[in-house]
Amino acid sequence: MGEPSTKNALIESAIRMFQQNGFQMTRVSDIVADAGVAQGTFYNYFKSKEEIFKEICNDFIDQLQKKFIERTEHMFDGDTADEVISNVHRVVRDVTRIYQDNLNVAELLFREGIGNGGIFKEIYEGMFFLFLELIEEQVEKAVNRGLIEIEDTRIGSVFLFGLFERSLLYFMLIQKNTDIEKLERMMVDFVLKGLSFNYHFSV
Amino acid sequence: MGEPSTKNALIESAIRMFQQNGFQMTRVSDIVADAGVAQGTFYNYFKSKEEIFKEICNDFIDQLQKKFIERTEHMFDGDTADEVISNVHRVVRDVTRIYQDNLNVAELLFREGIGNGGIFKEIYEGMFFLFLELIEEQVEKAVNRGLIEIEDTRIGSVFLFGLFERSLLYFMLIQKNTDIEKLERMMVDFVLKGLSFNYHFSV
Amino acid sequence: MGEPSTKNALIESAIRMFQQNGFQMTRVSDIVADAGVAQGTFYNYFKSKEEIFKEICNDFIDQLQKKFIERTEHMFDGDTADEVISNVHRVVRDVTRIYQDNLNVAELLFREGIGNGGIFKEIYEGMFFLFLELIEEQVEKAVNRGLIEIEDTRIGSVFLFGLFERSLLYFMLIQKNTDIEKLERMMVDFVLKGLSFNYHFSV
Amino acid sequence: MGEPSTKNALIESAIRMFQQNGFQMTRVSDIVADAGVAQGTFYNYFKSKEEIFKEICNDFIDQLQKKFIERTEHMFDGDTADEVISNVHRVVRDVTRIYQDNLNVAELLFREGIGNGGIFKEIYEGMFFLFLELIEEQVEKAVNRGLIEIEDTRIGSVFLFGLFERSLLYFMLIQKNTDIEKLERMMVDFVLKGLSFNYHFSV
DNA sequence: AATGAATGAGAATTCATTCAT
DNA sequence: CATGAATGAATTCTCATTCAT
Repeated sequence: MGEPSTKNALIESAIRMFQQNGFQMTRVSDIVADAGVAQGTFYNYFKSKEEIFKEICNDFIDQLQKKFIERTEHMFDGDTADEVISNVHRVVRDVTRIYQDNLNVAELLFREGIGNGGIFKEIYEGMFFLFLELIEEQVEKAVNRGLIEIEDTRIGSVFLFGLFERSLLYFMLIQKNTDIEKLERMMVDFVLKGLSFNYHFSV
Repeated sequence: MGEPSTKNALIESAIRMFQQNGFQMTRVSDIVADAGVAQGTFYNYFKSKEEIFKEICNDFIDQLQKKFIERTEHMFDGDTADEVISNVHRVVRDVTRIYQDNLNVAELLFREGIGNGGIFKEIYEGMFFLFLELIEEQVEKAVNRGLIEIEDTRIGSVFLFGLFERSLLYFMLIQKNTDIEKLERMMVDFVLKGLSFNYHFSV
Repeated sequence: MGEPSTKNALIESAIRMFQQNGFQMTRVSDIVADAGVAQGTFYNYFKSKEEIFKEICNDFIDQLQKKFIERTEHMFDGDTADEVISNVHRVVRDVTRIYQDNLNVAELLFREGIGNGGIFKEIYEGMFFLFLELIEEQVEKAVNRGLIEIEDTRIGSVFLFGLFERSLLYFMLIQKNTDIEKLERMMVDFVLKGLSFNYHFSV
Repeated sequence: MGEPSTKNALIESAIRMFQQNGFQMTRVSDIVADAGVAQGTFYNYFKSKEEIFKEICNDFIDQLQKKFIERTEHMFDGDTADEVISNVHRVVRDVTRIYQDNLNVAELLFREGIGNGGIFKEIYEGMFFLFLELIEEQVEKAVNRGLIEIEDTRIGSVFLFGLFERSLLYFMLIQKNTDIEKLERMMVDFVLKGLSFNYHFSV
C-alpha cells in the first residue's frame, strides 16, 4: 500500500520544487526531503530526474491534446455568426479550463519548454507545432467558407496561439485576480475582429 | 591591446553557447574552448558566468527600452486614421528592427527570462512590466480619444504584447524564411481590428 | 552502519594530514585518499575542510578548558608549603596528561592557532586568553596570601603559560624521549622559585 | 634608479600583506596592488612569492643570530653576582631591542615558522635549535661554575627560551602598552630565581 | 519497498607565473 | 625595467545515481 502514496508524494513534491526553483536547480535531495522519504526511494519509482518531470507533464499534455484536437475540430462550425462565435468561445473556454485545472504543471511545462534547458524544448515545441497545425487547419476552412479574412493563415494562427498562451499564463500566474470569464470573452472578441470575422454571416 | 578582441571573442562565444545549450547547460569551458582561449582568461574579463550573461543582455535591453519608450509615446498619435495607422506601424517596425539586429540576444533573454533559471527572470520581467505599462498608457489615451474600443485596457495590452513578442520570435527563430514586412503589416492590421479601431476616424 | 567508522577514518586521516602538511597545504583529496574513501564521501560528513578542523579541535578544547578551570581553581591552595607545592604539581601533571593524550590535536591547534591562517587564530587566542585570566586570578590570590612575590601578576602569568606550553610541546613533539615526570618536577621547581615562593610558609 | 624604490616598495608591501593575511592567504596581486606596480614587475625582482618572504626574513635572522651569538657568549660572565646579573640583563635587553626594531618581521617569522605552512618551519626551527644550543652551552658553564643549579640543562634552556620568546611576542604584539623595561627586569629576575641563582656568589 | 552511505565525474573559480611588447 | 594579458594546473565542492542491507 506504500506505493501509490509514496509515488504521489514524490510527484507532488517534485511539482512544488520544480515550480519553486526550476528543473535544473531542483535537486533530487530536495524532492525526497520534501516528500519525507529516503534518497534511494526516489529511484524505486523513477529512473531519473528527467523521468519524473516527463511523467508529471504527460497527463497534462495528453489531456490538453485530446481536448484541443476534439475542440478545435469544430472551432468555426456553425450556420450563423452566433453559432460560430459560440463555438470559438467553447474552444477558448475548454482549453482555459484545462490550464486552470493544471496550472502548476502548465507553468512548469511552459517555463522549462521555453527555457534553454534542453530536453523539454522538444516536448513543448512538439505540442506547440501540433496546436499550430490544428489551428491553421481550422483557420483555412473558415477562410474558405468566407467566415474570416486573413492574408496568411500560418501567420494568423501564430497570432492566435501566441495571444492565447501568453495571456492565459500572464493572468493565471501573475495577475491572479483577473476575471477569467471576461478574459475569455475579450479574447474571443479580439481574435474574431482581428481575423475580420463576418459578424453578419449566415449560410 | 589584446583586450578588446579577447573580450569580444568571449562575448560572441558566450552568446553562441548560451543559445545552443542554455545558460545552465553551458560550461565556462565551452565558452573558452569556442573562443580559443585558456580557462583562466575568462576570469580576467568576467567575474562569473552570470556576469557575462548580464553584460550581454544589458546593451540590448538599454537599446530596446530607449527605443520602446521613445516610440510608444506617439503610438496612436495622428489626426486621421491613416496617420494613426502609420504611427502604429512605425512602432511595430522599429521594435522589430531592434529584435532583428539583436536576434541572438533577444532569444537568449526571452528563453532565460521565462525559464525558471532564477536570476534572469527578474531582468526579463522588469522589462516585460515596463513595456506593459507603456502600452497600456497609450491604449488608454487612444480609448479616450475614441480611436479604439476595448473593455479592459490591461487585458488588451497583454494581448498586444503577447502577440507581438511571441510572433516575432517564432518567425525570426523558427520559420525564418517569413517575409517580415508582411508580418508587420498583418500584425498592425490584426491588432487594430482586434481593438475595434475606427478606420473612419478624423479629428 | 558504515557511518561511525567512515567518519572516524576521515577524522583520523585529517589529523594526520593536517599535522604533516598544515591546514592550508592539506587537500581534501589527501584526506580521502588516506582514509580510503571517495572524494564525495567527505562531504557527507563535513560541510567543508574548515568544519572538520573545528570538529577535531572542539573535543580537545572542551576537555582542556574543563580540566584547566577545575584544576587551576585550587592551584595555590594549601596550609603548608608542601601542600601548595603538591597542588601546583597536580595542575601541571593533569594538564600535561591532557596534552599527552591529545598530542596530535594539541600540536595542530597550537600550530594553526599561531600561524596566520586566520580562522583558527580566534579559537586559539580565545583559549589562550581564558587560561591567562585563570592563571592570573590564582597568582593574585597567592600574592595576597604572601605565598609568592611578583611585581606584575599579568607578566608573571604570561611567563608561566609561555614556559609551560612551549616546553610541553617541545619535549612532546621534538625531543620525544624526554622523561616527562622529570620535566613536570623541574617546571614546578623553576616556576615556584621564579615566583619567589616562600618555601617556609605555613598558615 | 627605479630599482631600489620599486624593490623596497614591494618588500614593504609584502611585509604589510603577509602580516595582515599570512603568507598563504596573501596573493602576489595583493602585494603589487599595494605597491602600485604591475603584476609582472614583481618577477623582475623576485623569483617567487617564497623568495620575497625569505629575503624579508634574512636580514632579521642574520642580525638576530649575530647579536645572539655575540651576546650569549658572555651571558653568565662576571666575578660578582651583580656583574652576572648585569650581563644576563644585557643579553635580554639586546635581543629584545632587535625584536623591537623588527617587530613586523619577527612576528611574521614566528607565525609562519610555527604554523604548519611548511617551508618556513625549517628556517624558524633552525634558528630555534641554534639558540637553544647557545643557551645550553652557557647554562652548562654557569652550572659548572656554581652560579646556578638546574637538574637538566637542556630542559632549563627550553624554559628560558620559551619564556623569553613567548613573552616578548605577547607583550609586543598583543598587550602593546606594556613597559618593556619592566618586562626585561622581571624576566631576568624570574629566570635567575628559577635557575636557583646564587645571589651571594663571588669568585 | 525502503534506506542512506558511498560514489566519482564534473563544475566554477583562483592565482602563481610567463612572456611578448 | 615595466607592463598586464594569457596561461592552466590545481582545488573545493555538488549532486545524480547505485547498491548492499
